[in-house]
Amino acid sequence: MLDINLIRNHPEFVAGKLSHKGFEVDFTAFLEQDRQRRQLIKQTEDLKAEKNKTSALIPKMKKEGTDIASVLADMKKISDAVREGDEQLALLEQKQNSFLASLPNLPADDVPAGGKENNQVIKISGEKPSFSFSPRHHVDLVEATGLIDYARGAKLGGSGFWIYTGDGARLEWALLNFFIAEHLQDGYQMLLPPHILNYSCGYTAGQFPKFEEDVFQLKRDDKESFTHFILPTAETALVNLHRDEIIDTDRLPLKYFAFTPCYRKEAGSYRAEERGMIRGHQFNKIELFQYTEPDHSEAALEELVHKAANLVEKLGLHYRLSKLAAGDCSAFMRKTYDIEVWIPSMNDYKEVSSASSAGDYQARRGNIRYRDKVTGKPAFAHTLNASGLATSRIFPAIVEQYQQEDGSILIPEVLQPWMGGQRIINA
RNA sequence: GGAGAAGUAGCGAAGUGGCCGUAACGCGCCGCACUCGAAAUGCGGUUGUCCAGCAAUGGGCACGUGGGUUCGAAUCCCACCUUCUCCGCCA
Repeated sequence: MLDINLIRNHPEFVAGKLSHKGFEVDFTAFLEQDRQRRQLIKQTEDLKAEKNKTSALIPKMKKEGTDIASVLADMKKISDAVREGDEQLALLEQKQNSFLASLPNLPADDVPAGGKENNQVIKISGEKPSFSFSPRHHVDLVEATGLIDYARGAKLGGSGFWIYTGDGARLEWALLNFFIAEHLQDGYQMLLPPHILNYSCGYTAGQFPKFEEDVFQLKRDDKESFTHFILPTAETALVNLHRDEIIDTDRLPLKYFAFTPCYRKEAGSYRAEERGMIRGHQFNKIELFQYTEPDHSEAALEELVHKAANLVEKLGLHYRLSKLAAGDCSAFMRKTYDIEVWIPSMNDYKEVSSASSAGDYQARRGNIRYRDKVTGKPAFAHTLNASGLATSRIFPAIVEQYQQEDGSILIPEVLQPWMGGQRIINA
């Protein structure tokens, strides 16, 4: 949610920033309606003030034995007028809110305008592995070594699901353990949230109402619309932790991380070159999250990016770090860095972590505040998130980048302690 | 799944149709006084949001949420949410 005052005072500025995301909007009609709405508020509130004044007099008049029949009749009229005004206002407000809720976040000043093609590569870490043999696709490798059972995964859940088996399950678990240990060491608090969330959670995160179709919806009994959904990322849970709260400023920044599977419908987005586990309906992810004061969010984003990149680096994987152009950021983010790991078989980099600052956009939607130390007044906090990390692309990257000529796979050193010292997955 | 109880400020809690929502009382917190200092005590302060206004200020709204009854609702009625207790079932 954007600050309505910013739109009132600088509509061209806001429209300009939004156009950097490829979102064209004209605020003229909106602002006119806003003026009308406020005028109506004034009118209705004046009526209410009159009503309150008279209402206070009635018991006194009663006591004095004054005939109040005419007063009561007047009150009835005022009440009706108030009700009519309130009804109109509710309608206007609903219209206004759904318009405001549909606006994306403004990109930060240092975010380049335009789409994907304007993403800026900031850093490339390591080098593309070169093989003295012809490297195999991770799907071939994991099936040959029995790490993943795609066929039975599809039997159980359908296409887009797989089963980690044997060393594959252990490798997956080792990754998660490695991430968790790192985040604990950095002072982040670990959470295991519910995987089923109510509608408000999706709204606060910015996913609803626009992306309702992307999640698995749960209908309750005979209800027509869905009230709950299965979370598409732990971010959706984490951003709602402090919804409708005023956070004790001394506790900021709040640093959390959570492990959850992520459940996504991703309807129609499956592509042939993404066979395997690049894009599934369920994947595991550790999500990092911070609540900060506005002054500290820039530094917090850098910290999150650094943490995520550090994990990939410690795994010894070749990756690149990019700052996304405005149009490639999520609608509700003001700035996003992507960490993409090299997948040899795809001859491409695939996202393993997206580190973003939402600024106060999510905080406005979820009414997440802290008390400003200078003014003593509540103010909107900033929220930031980063994957740390999603395993579904790290896993294939490890398998492909660490594959040996005989089809065996070396286990990255940092994971070995989490696999009982095992160093290699044999062909 | 069944039965019952409850939701009021940071916390506890009073209020059962108008004299009660900057909401009694208690705790906490902040300031001041007393003190060498502290404790104790005393005095004062301590919700959020919206509208108008440069401001001072004035006004509206909020007693879990949403409706309803009424001139008037924390209070009466309906639905929903959450929590607790008991019973049943259960990993």
